[in-house]
Amino acid sequence: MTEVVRAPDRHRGPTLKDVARLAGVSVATASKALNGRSEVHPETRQRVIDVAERISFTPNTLARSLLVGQTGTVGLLTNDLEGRFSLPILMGAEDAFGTGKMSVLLCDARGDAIREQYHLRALLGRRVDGLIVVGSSTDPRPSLGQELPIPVVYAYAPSADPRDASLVPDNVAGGRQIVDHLVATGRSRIAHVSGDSAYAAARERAQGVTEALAGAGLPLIGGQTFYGSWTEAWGRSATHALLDQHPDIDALVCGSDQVARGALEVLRERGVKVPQQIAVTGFDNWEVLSADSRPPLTTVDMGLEALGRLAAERLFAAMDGRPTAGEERLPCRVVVRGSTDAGL
Amino acid sequence: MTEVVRAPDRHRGPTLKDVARLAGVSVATASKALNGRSEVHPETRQRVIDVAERISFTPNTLARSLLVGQTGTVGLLTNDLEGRFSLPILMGAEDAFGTGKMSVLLCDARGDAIREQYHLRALLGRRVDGLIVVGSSTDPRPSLGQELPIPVVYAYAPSADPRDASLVPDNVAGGRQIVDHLVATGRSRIAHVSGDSAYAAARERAQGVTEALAGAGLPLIGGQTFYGSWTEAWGRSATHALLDQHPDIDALVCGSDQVARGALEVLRERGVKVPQQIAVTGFDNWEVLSADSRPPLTTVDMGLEALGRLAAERLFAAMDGRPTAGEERLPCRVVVRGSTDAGL
DNA sequence: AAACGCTCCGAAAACGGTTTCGGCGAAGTT
DNA sequence: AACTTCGCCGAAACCGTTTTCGGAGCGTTT
Repeated sequence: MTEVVRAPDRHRGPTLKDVARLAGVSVATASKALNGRSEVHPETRQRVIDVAERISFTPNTLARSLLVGQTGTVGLLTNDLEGRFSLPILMGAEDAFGTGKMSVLLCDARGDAIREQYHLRALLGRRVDGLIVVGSSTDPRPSLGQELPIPVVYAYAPSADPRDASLVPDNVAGGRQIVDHLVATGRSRIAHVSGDSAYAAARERAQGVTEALAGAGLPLIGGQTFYGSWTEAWGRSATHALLDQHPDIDALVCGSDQVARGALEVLRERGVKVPQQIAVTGFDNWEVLSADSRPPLTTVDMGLEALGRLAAERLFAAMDGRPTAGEERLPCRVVVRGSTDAGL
Repeated sequence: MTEVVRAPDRHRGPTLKDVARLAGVSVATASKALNGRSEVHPETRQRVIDVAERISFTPNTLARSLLVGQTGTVGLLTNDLEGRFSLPILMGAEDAFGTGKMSVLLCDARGDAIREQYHLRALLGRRVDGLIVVGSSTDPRPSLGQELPIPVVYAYAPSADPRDASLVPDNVAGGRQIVDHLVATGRSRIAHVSGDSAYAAARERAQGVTEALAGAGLPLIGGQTFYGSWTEAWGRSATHALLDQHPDIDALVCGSDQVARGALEVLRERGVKVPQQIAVTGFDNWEVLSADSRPPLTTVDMGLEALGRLAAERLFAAMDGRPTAGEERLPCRVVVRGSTDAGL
């Protein structure tokens, strides 16, 4: 009559029952001994611990989760694993979680809503305690809905629904900060070459640039932001055109480090000294591009790891019954290098 | 007498019991209905399905896992989440898994053995069905040991223990391939500037370069591989030195795309035409560096996503009772761009 | 009318832990 | 000597699901 159900092949490791049997106690006592509860004689406890160690007993987290209703796992739903934005966020989150005893279940939806829905169900089925959704651009994305049984935090790409909690870098402030830096170091004839205007990030940064210039009473040389694509090639051609029409600029704000690299190359080619004649700035602080160029690029760091950590903290708070809502904008940081400061 | 144990606060979602009650059947029947088993009347089945849909029932995977002894989860233990090598591998693995119903539990040990051990225990406790360990360089790393209850596959960084299954890119062949390409396109005076010689990758690639040159009966100009660091700065200074001493080279094989970018910049500065006078090659096919340079870089792609996919497949095979062992070297692929072919 | 086969359903065991609560000695109290 | 107190331990419920196996109901055959 016993053993009606039996997984046929699978080798299972030692269980608490085995520990209990070998230590000559009940499973209840074994459990209490291993979990440091008080109602166990020290000697008995040691015996249990020794046995557990000896047979290398590893408690089955699943069983515990099933009972207590929490898994100690969070889902990380990303939309571009290859992108350079998800990664630091993921690291920051892993960091914040790792110190405790949370694990991260990673899913990549690749921008496909169907796949996203599929992964969502999988995560829900695995009873994750919370969810971080990270997008590939700062453009708002559809909400996962308000009906989910677990808290959700959106990182980098905010949710379109203001009832959700979203964390995004403050691109507008970033644009302002970089212009403030240039103005503070004596530049006054500033132009702005950015990337693809379809990206909210490009428009937001341009807005910041415009605001800061207006605040300083300075003109935007060229009269507009020159949008193009997030490539070195665009940076090169835009810089050529700009220099032809406005040879008197003394600073060039670029929408990304890639664009700035293109600009740097053309300026060098045309014999323009950076930063003496023209200062150049990037955006993103993508180190492989910005740290080792000639001269190294002054750029804006969006602090994505901090954003990831904060996302984890917001999630913790929500799981703890203290949810937040709305879009939270995190400050950027200007990283000053040689392209704006001859001393570096 | 009922409800002795009760999780106090946690809101639990609808369970199979709820579905069964609302559909007027037993849990056994409800389970069978939802899982498409045959011994259920079509009408009953539909009723159950409708109820499940209506109350948005999500089966608790944990309970199932506990019973059948498999979780449908694999652990991904990485050592540099920020590095550019882990990511494609992770994507490839996620890809291979995602099609089925596997989930990925991600841990970043950051090169710290303690943290690695800690994460390993967490993964074991969560009863992952298998483990992929991905390192940050192709240097061998210590084995996790043979005593683990689940199969392990090492990716990118091989295990030092030959009994383990390891998957690495074939750097030696990559070095050979790039030289073969140069020789085939008419180059004969070839020099090699690489990165940090402490990396196995640098030494292996150099070995391939040397072998291929010897095979073609050609000398390595300069008489040696010039090791330095994986930076543009090193690429620049090495190229200057090389041109001063050997102005007659017609090809420069670089150990990475970063080094190649530095070389490209110096060649342009010194008025040397690439590829007409000197061909330049990189390694890694890091697109942000190689695809948009002037000219675009011919480079070697290590096929890391394929490596990740294969790691997943090897893991599946092992979980299925067909383990592999030893170090498997995966082929690289030369990506031809303008820096070696004037037509591009 | 009895025997049989078939379809559909439900009781119950099982997975591996945690927690509650009652029991049992031994020591202390009166 | 009887009663209380206290420390330590174990039986059993419980989490949510799957699977087995017996049984009920019903139609068909001899």
